[in-house]
Amino acid sequence: MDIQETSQGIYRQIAEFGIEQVLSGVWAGGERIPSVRQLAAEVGVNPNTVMHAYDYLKSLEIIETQRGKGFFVTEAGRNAAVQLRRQTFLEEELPRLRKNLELLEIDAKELHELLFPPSITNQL
Amino acid sequence: MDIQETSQGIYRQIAEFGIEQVLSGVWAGGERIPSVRQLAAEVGVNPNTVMHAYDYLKSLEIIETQRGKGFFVTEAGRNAAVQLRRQTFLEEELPRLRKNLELLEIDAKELHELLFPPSITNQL
Amino acid sequence: MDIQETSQGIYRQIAEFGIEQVLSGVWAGGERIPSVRQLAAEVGVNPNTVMHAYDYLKSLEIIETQRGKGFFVTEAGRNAAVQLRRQTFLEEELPRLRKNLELLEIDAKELHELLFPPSITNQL
Amino acid sequence: MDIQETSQGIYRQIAEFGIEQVLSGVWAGGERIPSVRQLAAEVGVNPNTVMHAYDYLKSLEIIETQRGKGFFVTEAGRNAAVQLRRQTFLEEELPRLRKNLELLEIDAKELHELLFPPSITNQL
DNA sequence: GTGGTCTAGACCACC
DNA sequence: GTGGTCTAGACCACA
Repeated sequence: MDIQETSQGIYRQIAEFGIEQVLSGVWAGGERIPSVRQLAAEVGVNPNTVMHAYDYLKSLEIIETQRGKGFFVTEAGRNAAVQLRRQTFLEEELPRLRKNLELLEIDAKELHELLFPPSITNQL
Repeated sequence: MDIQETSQGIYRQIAEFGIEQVLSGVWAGGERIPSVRQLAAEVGVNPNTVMHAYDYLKSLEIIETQRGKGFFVTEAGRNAAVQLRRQTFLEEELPRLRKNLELLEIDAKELHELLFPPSITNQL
Repeated sequence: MDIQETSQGIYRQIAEFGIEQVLSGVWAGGERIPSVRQLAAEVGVNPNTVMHAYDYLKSLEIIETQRGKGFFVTEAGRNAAVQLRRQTFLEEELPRLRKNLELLEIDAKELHELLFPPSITNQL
Repeated sequence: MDIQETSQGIYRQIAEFGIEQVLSGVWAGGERIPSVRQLAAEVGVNPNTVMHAYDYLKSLEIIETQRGKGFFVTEAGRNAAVQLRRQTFLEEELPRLRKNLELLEIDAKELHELLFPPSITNQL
């Protein structure tokens, strides 16, 4: 077995948060996102840390910068975010899911019922 | 957003490993499992850390100790392991999976194809 | 006319230096490059600044990292560096050159002679 | 490697702009050039900065002042500008160009094609 | 020893 | 106000 430090790092968590904001459309293409200082204050971390996260998202071309004005989601930002997230989904989440299904002896049918329960609320 | 320390204590990772050994049947009910020192040597950690993990598994009644003889999987061990893993599966993995499916716009059909690809190997 | 701050930033200068080392083959593919602290001491800047530069080169996939061991030039590093440098050459140096040739009334023949002078040393 | 402050003083950029105006003939010998205040307003800088630039051009004998009338390009102004620009071209641009050609492995023939592309527009 | 992250605080340019 | 860079120093994990 592999023992590894799984700590994610604050700036990485902030970046993931940003990616999800873009994926969910809360931060839409072309729109301005919270300023470095603002988000830093909200989250309670050093502005440099948020800057690191934004820098990372900028290198992924999900956001871009306009000097003196702020950070903005790129037009192709959502697309880039989907590509990125989909890849980690295929490489990490899917194998882990397969393993759990096998260990817990959950088949396709049961998984489907767990994911999309025919709940009472849906019948209203 | 929440910033959280995601570092998984090493002992916890070892415990998860043990649970998976039980689930997969490698460590069967009533059987003796590797000694603390043995597993510590294999994994490359301090014996105290493995002891901590075994303590944890013992508190979950998945393994038990027999003075002077070692640690053994309890008769009801696999059952307990399944309950535990199933719970964390429902509470953690499933919600995360739902969220990703929604964000990545993957529907039930596509998920099924990703999980059970109609590959050549399956046709053997 | 445009007035702009042309200051290049230390980390960017260090990154450019690194790119030239890779282009010239001083830092060859697969080889280890100076450690962050080492280069920082040589250049006389804060290690964080060198880290920033290396981080930038890493995002360009010119170098890669091996935890606890150091930074290494990627196998495709030189190629990536050439692509990058060639682009800025075409977009920045070439237009400036054209402008100067026009203003100074230097034609293709004269430029060729300036670039590749039939010097005495070459005749030895 | 050397770390250097590459920031080009604004007055220097304005002076370069003036030199190019003279070289291109927009500001011809003997003619009056824009007043300090006028150019300052156009460019959006402090009049003192433009004054600094004009002072610099005067010391190069490219322009001269006529009390109460304004600044004028000297008769030998274009010549002086050519000398100056040619010198910096030989001392700065040419070496940098040689270095890039070598690093990017661009030979004389390829450079010629990049500088004078046989485009459709040239055939008109 | 190596990379890597985070904080605190300073200073700059752009708007 | 905004982004952006740099320093100083601390602490961690990996080898």
